[in-house]
Amino acid sequence: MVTLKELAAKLNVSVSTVSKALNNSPEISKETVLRVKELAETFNYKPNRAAINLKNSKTKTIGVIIPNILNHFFAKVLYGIEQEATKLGYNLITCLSNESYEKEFNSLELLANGSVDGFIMSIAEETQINNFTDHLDTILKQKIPIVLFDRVSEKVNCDQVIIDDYDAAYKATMHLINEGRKNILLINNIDELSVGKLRSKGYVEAIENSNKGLKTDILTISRTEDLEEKIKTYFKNNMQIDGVVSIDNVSGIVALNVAKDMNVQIPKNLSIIGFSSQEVLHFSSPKLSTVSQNAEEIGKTSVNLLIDKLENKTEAFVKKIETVKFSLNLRGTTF
Amino acid sequence: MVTLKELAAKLNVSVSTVSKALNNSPEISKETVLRVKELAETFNYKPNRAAINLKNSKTKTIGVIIPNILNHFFAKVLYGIEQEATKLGYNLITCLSNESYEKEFNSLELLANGSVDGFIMSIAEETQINNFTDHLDTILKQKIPIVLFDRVSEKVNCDQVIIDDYDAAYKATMHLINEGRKNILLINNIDELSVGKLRSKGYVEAIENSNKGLKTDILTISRTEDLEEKIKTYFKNNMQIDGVVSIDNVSGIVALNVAKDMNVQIPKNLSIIGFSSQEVLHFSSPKLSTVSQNAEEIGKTSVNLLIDKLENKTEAFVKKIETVKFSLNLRGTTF
DNA sequence: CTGTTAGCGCTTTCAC
DNA sequence: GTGAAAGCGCTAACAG
Repeated sequence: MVTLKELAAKLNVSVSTVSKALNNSPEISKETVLRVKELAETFNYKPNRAAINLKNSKTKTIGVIIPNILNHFFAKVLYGIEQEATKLGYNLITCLSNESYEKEFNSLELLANGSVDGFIMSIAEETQINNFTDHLDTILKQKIPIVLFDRVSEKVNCDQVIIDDYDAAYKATMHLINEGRKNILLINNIDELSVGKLRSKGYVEAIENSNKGLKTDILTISRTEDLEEKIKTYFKNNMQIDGVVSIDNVSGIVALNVAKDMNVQIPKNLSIIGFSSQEVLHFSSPKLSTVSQNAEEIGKTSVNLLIDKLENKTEAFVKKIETVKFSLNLRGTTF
Repeated sequence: MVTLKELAAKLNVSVSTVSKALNNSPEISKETVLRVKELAETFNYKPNRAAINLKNSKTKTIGVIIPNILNHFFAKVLYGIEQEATKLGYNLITCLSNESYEKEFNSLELLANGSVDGFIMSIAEETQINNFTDHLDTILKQKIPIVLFDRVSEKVNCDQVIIDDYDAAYKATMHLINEGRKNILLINNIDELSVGKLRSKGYVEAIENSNKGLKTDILTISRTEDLEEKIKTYFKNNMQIDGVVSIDNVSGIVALNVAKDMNVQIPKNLSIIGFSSQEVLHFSSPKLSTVSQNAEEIGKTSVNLLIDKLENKTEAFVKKIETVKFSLNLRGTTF
């Protein structure tokens, strides 16, 4: 890599002249600027990033910590983050916590030494179950901003971007009730997560508020259990079920396939609403009705929130914490 | 952030003493080492990354460029890359080219200034269609190593990690032939990509080599067309089809669902083999037979290849280019 | 055993 | 208009 020093030597000028010329300083004569730029071009000069970072004590880099990249929702949020960050001239250092507290902890530690200017993250399952937040506070104390999305924690005093999970599940359930469904099952595959609890609550309160004498019916499935098997068995033992609200990414599609294999007519005899993203929809037929999670928007909003904190640092301590809540739409083709 | 200087001041020793103590230099007395480390601990000292990068002219960071993170195959490769990189003490800067040559070009330019030590990437669709490789050569000329995976180019002189696509499609097709299928359709959704061409070739040659008078039958679908619609129409007009080889990530599952909706018995009257990853399998019932793409292994191997180049730099120019080819297994539950 | 010095590549004040 | 010098935080050769 060519350095300023080398360019300066070749041009018989000082390093500072070269630097100023490249930065269009008015101090330097038009002529010199031209000569310098020309040479820089031919030698394909690029300012050394590490030097600039050191000088500016900032990196224009965002640390992103994702619990599970194989989950389509997170992949899509990352997609949104990347779009917006690139647009605004930021790079991403991506870490995958793989739902482990230890990995999440290590990633934060590792990057909080001048590798990144701030973090965007969703909390690992293990972290959320144990309600650990000290590691986040440690980072915030170092004046490194964090934006939390989806899986958040009220204990942590930072910006948060979430969807209105309670509302989404409430509306989805109401939709089924208004269709005339009498036995609506909730399939809950993510009971330990904050979002899971909120969605459950939405379902329960919709059932209760409906005043039609409906009863809640919840099938909780843990990560280690066989989703398909569990659903199949439950359906067999509860043939009266005529509506399903699935609050995670995949169980809705599984339920749909299981029901079809049992020759249940969809949507005539069974109506299913899931939280899957649009992209997996061509894996089901008829198409599953879904609640859109606005994943891409969540990513973009997170970036904007973070960069705002970063670049208006003077206000950073004055500015209040924001919580952006997306409301959701029911989308679907078959209902 | 605390610096060495600050620690030194508090301890009334020189900066270099602190530095050496922290790095366990034998030059420093046990006593001093202890004092220094203790203070470093209480002030939560972390060496400034930018300074170290500048000093060492390396970053312990790998640039990863992925064409499309929403494609499950790439997500899984990234997963593998991240696992291995973390294990070996490297960070990832992730860029998404979004199948665009321009974005790919920019990402390379941007990071090739001391932001990363090397690249792991899969070529964007646009880049591959136009067979652009100059931008890669530019990077390699700067002695920054690149490892290409999956979508590779023979024109570029660097390490490559691929699966044996030809072989996989050949074997999958042969499998159907040996089952006694007479009218085997190839669904090709990725005709422009190197992997698509190789897989097509495998299919064609398997049909020809079978010596059973079979004919090739290829349904090419472009990105812009409606996959489901196209497949449905084709099936309707070609009811004799009794076997399908789907060479991309999703069309196998779509074909399976379409066939089921047409009341075709699977696998009795129609046998389908896809290249989907295991994870999407619970979206189909009966389970699609798939060719395993070893995505995670591809990621891990890429990291190892790159770090090998990076850390044995003396040999880098001697060491020959490696092409790692994974062979594939047919997996599935219904055959 | 500890300290001084130089330098990684760059920007920026201050002199000339 | 241009250059010298200092400094970002760190390491390492050399001196004491």
